[in-house]
Amino acid sequence: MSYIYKHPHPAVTVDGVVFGLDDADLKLLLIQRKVDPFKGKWALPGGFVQPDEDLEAAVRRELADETGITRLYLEQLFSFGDPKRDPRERVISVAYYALVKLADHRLRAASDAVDVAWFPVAELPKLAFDHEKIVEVALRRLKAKVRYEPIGFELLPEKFTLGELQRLYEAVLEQAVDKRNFRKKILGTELLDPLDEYQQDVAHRAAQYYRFNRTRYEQLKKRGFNFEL
Amino acid sequence: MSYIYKHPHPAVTVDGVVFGLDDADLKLLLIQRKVDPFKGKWALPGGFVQPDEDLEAAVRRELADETGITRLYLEQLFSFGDPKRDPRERVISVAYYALVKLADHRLRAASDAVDVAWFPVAELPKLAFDHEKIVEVALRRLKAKVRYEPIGFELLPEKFTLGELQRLYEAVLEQAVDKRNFRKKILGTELLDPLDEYQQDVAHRAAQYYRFNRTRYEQLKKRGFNFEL
DNA sequence: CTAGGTTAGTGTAATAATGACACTTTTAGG
DNA sequence: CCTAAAAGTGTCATTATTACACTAACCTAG
Repeated sequence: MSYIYKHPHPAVTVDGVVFGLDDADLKLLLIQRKVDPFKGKWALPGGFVQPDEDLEAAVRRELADETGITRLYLEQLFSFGDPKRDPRERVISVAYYALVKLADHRLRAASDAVDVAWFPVAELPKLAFDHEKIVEVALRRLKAKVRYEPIGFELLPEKFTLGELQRLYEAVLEQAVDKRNFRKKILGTELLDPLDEYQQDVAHRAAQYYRFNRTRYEQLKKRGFNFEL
Repeated sequence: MSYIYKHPHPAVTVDGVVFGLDDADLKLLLIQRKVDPFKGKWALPGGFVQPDEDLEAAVRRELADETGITRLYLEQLFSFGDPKRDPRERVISVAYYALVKLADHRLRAASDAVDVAWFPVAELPKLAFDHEKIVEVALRRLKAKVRYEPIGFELLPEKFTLGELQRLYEAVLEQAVDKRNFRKKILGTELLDPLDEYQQDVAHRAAQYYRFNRTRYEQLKKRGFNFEL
């Protein structure tokens, strides 16, 4: 079976830059290619867009197939169209970035003989295609976005301590944050509900757990409120 | 001549959302379609990406061909991939938005029998395809961006008065701005060089002209300076 | 030639946001 | 019971933001 067009059509793929937070380490999900080109190299999960499939649906399908990850925050990043970015044929890739609660997906075994692994973003291997560039753009976007939208919570479990939240911001922004000022500000937004729950069996004072109140955020946003950190 | 692929390939187009500033009116450049589908309807300038053409090059070519506009600030906006967005076949469009100095392109005649016109963004006609959605996304992006990057200057001529600059911000943001606070802030950035030139033949006190110092902006940005308005 | 219309240009004071900074509390483990 | 490790907490100085009203300059119309 083949497909015939009057004009040349590029192939279109989607690629996913999936971030997860492992304690104080920001990690990136990669797969190891088992076919040429770039056989054996690490790459972003992704693949061809199907004829009647929305772009976002395509990323979700590819991520589920290749990595088993299903519940995630997803946002379109950028489209990469350098005519030479794929050695086979003209391929335009629409890249998405995603945030997942890594705890939910920890040690998820690779689906079908494809190697999947989390890498700390500071220690990435060489990547296939122009995927290093894509990751760079994604990191820049994440750093910017995390400051004016409360998307960081997508990386944390439902319940988290303020310390965990602070370490998240420090990991993403790659800079230390003053503890008192951080707490003052984040609690000042009124977006965090304190729970009647505390850490257990920790070798130091037990921290209180909090939960992000998404409903309240949507309400406040409608009234012109602006998250900023 | 025809093109044959083993797998189905969508068509890929680029579309340009071109903004210009006409006194205190933000305007959008549209073309009138002369073929089906949507024959006679107004639409964004754009067209198919050529096999060996970079995405940005494709928008520049289409804009030059269809509207005669050549010098502009261009930035990728978003890729639209709804499988049903084009009634003919699957078409994925990579949209860009652009800012032009409208004074340089005023009354530019349509190139080859295609009708081209500037519309105030508040009074747009019905548009072809999903172009209304694309415009909406572009407007949102422009509003956001103009506050943290000095891109507004791309809409003004080289020399401008502070009044013109303020009206630009008021037009884009759709809200009034306090004159004294605006001046304090914009002059405080040190990004504007005052010229020894004043308006002529105006029926009121003549305003001083200023120029945006792009070089200084690049320098300051390297040192971590953040434009914000 | 003057009165009216129109935009340019200017400063201050009250309020809010930011950033720097250090000690006590709690818990587990040795 | 001592130590290590992270949690939790407040103040003050500095800086940024907002609100606000008059005079200056120039053209036009009468």
